[in-house]
Amino acid sequence: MGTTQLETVPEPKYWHLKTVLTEALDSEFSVGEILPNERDLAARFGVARATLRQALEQLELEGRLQRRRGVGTTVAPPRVGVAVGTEQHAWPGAASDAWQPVDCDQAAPPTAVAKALETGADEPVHTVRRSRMSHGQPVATEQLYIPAASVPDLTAIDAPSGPARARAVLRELQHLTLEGQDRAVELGSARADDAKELDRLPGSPVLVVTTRFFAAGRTAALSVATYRADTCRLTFGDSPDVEIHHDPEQRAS
Amino acid sequence: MGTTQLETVPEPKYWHLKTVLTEALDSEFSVGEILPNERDLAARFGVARATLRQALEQLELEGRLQRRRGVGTTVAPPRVGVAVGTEQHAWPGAASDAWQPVDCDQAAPPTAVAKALETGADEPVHTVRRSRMSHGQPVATEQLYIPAASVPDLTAIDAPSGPARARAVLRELQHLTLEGQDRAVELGSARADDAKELDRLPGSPVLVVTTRFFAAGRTAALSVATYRADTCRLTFGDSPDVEIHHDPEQRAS
DNA sequence: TAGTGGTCTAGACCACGGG
DNA sequence: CCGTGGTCTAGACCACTAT
Repeated sequence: MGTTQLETVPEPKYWHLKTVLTEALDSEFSVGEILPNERDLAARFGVARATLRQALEQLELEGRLQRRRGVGTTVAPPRVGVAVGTEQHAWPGAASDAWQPVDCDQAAPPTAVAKALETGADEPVHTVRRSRMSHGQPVATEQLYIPAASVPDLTAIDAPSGPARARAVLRELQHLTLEGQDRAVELGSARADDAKELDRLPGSPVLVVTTRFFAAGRTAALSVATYRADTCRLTFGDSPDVEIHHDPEQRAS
Repeated sequence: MGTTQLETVPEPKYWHLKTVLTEALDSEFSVGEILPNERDLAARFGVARATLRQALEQLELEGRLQRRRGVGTTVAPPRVGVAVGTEQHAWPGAASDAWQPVDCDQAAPPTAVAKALETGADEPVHTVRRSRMSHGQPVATEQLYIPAASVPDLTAIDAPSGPARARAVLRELQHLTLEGQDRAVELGSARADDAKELDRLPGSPVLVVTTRFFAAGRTAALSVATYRADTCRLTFGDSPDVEIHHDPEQRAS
């Protein structure tokens, strides 16, 4: 009764491979250890390299492996918890919010961003780029869109672009009263520039966190942050130290 | 200067294909429309089917396409915003929290769950399975782990399993005073059972939301929710109606 | 039964990283 | 330079869905 599925269906090879490899990773390998190369592994399991790669891709997606061209495949450490929701109700750039200003310029935003900011499609906004590190590794990049109206007192005290400019814009932002904020998380694939900064290939899976900041009845700033999906676990509470998950098919009945 | 990259690197075919297809989707197709089959598309673009598939996979990951075996590839509607963080500080099962109880039994949880609940590894806990719908489609499944200590007054009023039992357990939970909660989001791949319920293939990318509920100084319940990554955008604020994102490489400089 | 996407193979060549 | 993972090909067969 219930879901008594005898599964006459033959399990795909890559799926079974993934299970086997997962168990091997749990028992016979330690973090940082490098695996045999793909050609050897494929031969050892008696499958084509493409099939072996399908299994490795999934394991990398799940954060169990790390593959680097020209180097090899290594066992990844557990995902690092990255706090996203702690500094509730604080402007980006407040105190030290784990982000590091990288650059800033003034340009017309993508149409979707312009819509969210309720600015004209061609009206230039301040675009701050920031990056976030964890354990010495880059884990996220961010584009912060700030309409000129949100930083009215910004003067030409600094260069029109560069990190100094970024800091100046963020400093001005603090003068506004933050009335609320709004977050969304979705899966995306890394653009070429983000990928380069995250030390990944273009198209790598990323978690995209979109945050809207409200002030004076408007959307005063919009942040689009791109986190490496393979290495990050986004935490929204107070304790970024949990580690649930990672159990292959642990459910029978 | 800065990042003046002339890119002597030849762009991978599948990446270029993805760009072309994205533009085609934006301009020439409407939601729900079915694309030519993979063999025809591959021929039309002069690439092998495997290469074409690599592009389609990415587009599906980004929620632009929906592929179904035996049917075809269709243009997906924009991702649906799914509220995850609104009902702050409420027990699962309170009022109507968008989740529908499916089943419940009492079994020893996976070790990682047992650790988070601070129960013995072999101590059975109530395991409630719930599912969540949106626009008539299943978007998430959940496993709720509730230690027996959290529902001390639970009697044998109902069957030891089944939806009725699930509701009884959730009802008992409300009697506790919720002291706080804790959330994390990470990328995962669908287990076979979850995949079946979400109408996806095993291994499909999913967003795993882990929530800990605190009461009486302990972790009184633990929820592991699995959302379809292709169709869902998880929202944590009050307005699930934003739509940022979706712009191919809209950054030159 | 016909047509779709999903899996798999056995090759080939390329881009990158490190000696 | 060599060895690694990344890309690509041209096939084959299978599982599923609709008719």
